[in-house]
Amino acid sequence: MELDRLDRDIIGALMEDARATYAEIGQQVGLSASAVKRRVDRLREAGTITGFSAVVAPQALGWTTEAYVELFCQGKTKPSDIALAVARFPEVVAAATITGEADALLHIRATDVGHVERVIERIAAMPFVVRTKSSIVLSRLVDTAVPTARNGSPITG
Amino acid sequence: MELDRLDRDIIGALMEDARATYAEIGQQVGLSASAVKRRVDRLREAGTITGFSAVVAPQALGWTTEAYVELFCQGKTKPSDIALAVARFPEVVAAATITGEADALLHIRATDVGHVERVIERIAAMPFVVRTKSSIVLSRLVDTAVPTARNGSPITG
DNA sequence: CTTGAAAAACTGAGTCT
DNA sequence: AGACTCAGTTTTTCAAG
Repeated sequence: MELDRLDRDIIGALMEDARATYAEIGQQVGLSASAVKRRVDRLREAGTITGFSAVVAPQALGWTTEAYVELFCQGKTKPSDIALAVARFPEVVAAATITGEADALLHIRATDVGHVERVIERIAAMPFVVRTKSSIVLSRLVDTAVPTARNGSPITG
Repeated sequence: MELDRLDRDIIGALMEDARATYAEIGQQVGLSASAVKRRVDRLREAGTITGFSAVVAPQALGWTTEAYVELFCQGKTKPSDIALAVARFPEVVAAATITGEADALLHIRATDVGHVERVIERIAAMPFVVRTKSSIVLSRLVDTAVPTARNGSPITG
């Protein structure tokens, strides 16, 4: 899908405040409320905008501890096997297969270090997992979803 | 801040659709629109809800490549030094100090592998960085912000 | 893309439990 | 204290230009 400057500005505005009115967004980008709504509808339809979400402080909900866990798997383990297995843990908030020694990297949120430990134990017990290597997060330095919010477009036309 | 079941339900509803009307949320949780608004205002005031954001597909904006980079720093490097340094790169979407061999872990989003490489080069060139260890993401398996959306409360009262 | 009007939603004040 | 009702105002959401 093609995005022009207006689309990018609208997306930027909605990333900063997803509950802004169409009129407000229109003022920021120089469009009428109706025109903004039509573009937002189109962006949602096209899948560029997946949805709108409240941004909550995980600590406020009790998720005070984070960890990253490298997963070393048996030779013929498929990414889809890993995906299915780790998706069952609500504590696994992100997972990806990666290059390098490890096969996958998991991002875990838990209530405390003991909780992290129990989750890792259960993950390590899965049949295709050979071993794990965990790092507990000491302090979070940066946390954004997508660069756009700060930087505009990656393709600096 | 104390959160009761109603607050948690409202947060859940807003995480699923941050543009839902107060009346809609009220129907889901069994409250009037006004009562919902008052609680949402309170949750925002308390900092439990930080804001509302559009969820965009990074690929649609051109950020098609991800990498994780472990940072090994000089002995007396402070977390705040790392934070300041990496915050200048829009490509660094997450960063944390961690336990283990590495001092910090960065999550990078870029337009392509070449872009990742250039960013890592610039990060590696920073004075306090001794060496880096990068993993390119092959495929993303799981990606959520906070467990709550799927699991309810971490403290199963 | 804009305008304009009808329908829906927001939001504050007052009232009740 | 917290939730409900009600009414004025704003916003959304169409159609037509």
